[in-house]
Amino acid sequence: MDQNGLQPDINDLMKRRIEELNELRSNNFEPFAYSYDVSNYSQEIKNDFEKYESKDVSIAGRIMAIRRMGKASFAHIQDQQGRIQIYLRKDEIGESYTAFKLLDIGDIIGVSGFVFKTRTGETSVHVKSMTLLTKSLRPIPIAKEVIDEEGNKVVYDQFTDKELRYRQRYVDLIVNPEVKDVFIKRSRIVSEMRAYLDNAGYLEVETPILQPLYGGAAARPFVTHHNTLDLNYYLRIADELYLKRLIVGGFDGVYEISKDFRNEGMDRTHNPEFTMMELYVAYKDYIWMMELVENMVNHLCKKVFNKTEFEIEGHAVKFEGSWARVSMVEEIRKITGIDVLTASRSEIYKAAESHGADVKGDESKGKLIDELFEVTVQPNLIQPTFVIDYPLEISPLAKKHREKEGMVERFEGFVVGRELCNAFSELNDPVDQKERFQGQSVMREEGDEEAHQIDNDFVRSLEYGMPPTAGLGIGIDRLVMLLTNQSSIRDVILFPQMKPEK
RNA sequence: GGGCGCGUAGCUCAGUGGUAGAGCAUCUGCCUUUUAAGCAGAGGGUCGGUGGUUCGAGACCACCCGCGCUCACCA
Repeated sequence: MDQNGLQPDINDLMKRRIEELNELRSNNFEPFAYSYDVSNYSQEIKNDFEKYESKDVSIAGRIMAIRRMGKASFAHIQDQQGRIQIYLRKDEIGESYTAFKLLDIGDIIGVSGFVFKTRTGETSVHVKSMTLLTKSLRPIPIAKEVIDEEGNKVVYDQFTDKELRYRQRYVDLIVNPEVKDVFIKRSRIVSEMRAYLDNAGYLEVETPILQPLYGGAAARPFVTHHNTLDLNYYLRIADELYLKRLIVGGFDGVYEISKDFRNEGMDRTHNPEFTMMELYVAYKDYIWMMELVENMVNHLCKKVFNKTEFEIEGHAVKFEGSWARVSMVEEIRKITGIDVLTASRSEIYKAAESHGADVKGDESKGKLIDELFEVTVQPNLIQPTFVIDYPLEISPLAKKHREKEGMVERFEGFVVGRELCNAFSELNDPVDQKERFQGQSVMREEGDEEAHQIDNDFVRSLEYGMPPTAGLGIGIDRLVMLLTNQSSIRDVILFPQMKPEK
């Protein structure tokens, strides 16, 4: 803070605004008002001009453009819904016009007046009274918008600096309206998902974020510390093991929409904290779960977007009806000619390497199959597709396949080559689960930091008996990326993780 | 961590070794239906930092810092 009580990066533009603020105060215009009665939003007036024409309205918002013409002025103010033009005349609003001269782009005002159209046909509010609500001391990046002859919106000098946009998302939201749209969509996707699951009778629950053991996924955790207990805790990497305990406890359907935390790299598709929906339903298997995914995603598309066909990375993608269901083993065989069930580990390694997978050679056979799949099959999965049945080694929480040796009953959903969800028939045999954990334990000792920890309490819960259960995980951020056609996870997270400033 | 790129006014950007620039924003004056309003004028810079090459560096070189994209790891 400097002597003016502001952040130290004050400049001449801000000094000028402080002078204006003082001048407003000395003329009895309070620059930080307490409330304002709003009767309408900008878009409802513009969308329904006939209804509002000549009627009085009160609107409030941020000044985004000013055109002063001596004793009259036009301005655009932006509220939650968009922008609308206002018209002010000195002979009608008197002293307020003097105050208006001291206002800047970025200030927040409330106006009341009647609705009219200008000569050039723009719906506007003819102001009869104006109230300053908040004086803005820091200039916002000015972008000018204009509608060209073909009706397209053209933006000049758009605020584009990605770092500043993410760090100061509040500014991004003010000046880039399409950003706001994405987050409104995100919010609606989550609430419609919740509505769908609630309507199906599943119970939304909350499980611990701070966990003494972490589990449910292969990932490295964040570590934190409890002072009184003097113990390290982990931030959860998944909800799975706690939610399945609840199935043991007698809830037949539970879900949680939660933040998970993984201590790994950050890039276009990874943020250290991210939002996951996990669902577990008793007495069901993974085949049943595929239908749920189809129906739920279809529901979201219709409710939030009012359509089921999306343009994603240049592909027309349809979220309708049954998705294709393909066998992982079969798809790999089609492309590489290799039957991973009968092939040796070294054959799969060679194939993975020759198809461009970055394998070191110390991977398990299951991991190599997964690698081979990722480089050969996954990129071709454009339309929504379920890939079915995975190697047992890479799925320590999934139930052994009822027919296929060495495989588990698991599927992942893919769209335009990206993974959308992961699900399985849950492993409920406590002896098998214990053995799988022990296998993971060996991998940990061999240096695999992402191998699962043994969770004896979870095994104990299975010993009491967990009904057959289908489980599902959907990465909410990635789902939103898909449906809003955003290529970076940072564009669907309001405050993406950034290095600290300076 | 590797590769590529970027860093110049509040914002968006020019500036390829010779006086630091433009548009918008800001300020002054004029302007009562304008709309990237207009007209006339003005102010605003540690050219990311440090060192080097050079008579002379915003530019060239080295190193550092910050950021973006991308590859690897991962969901």
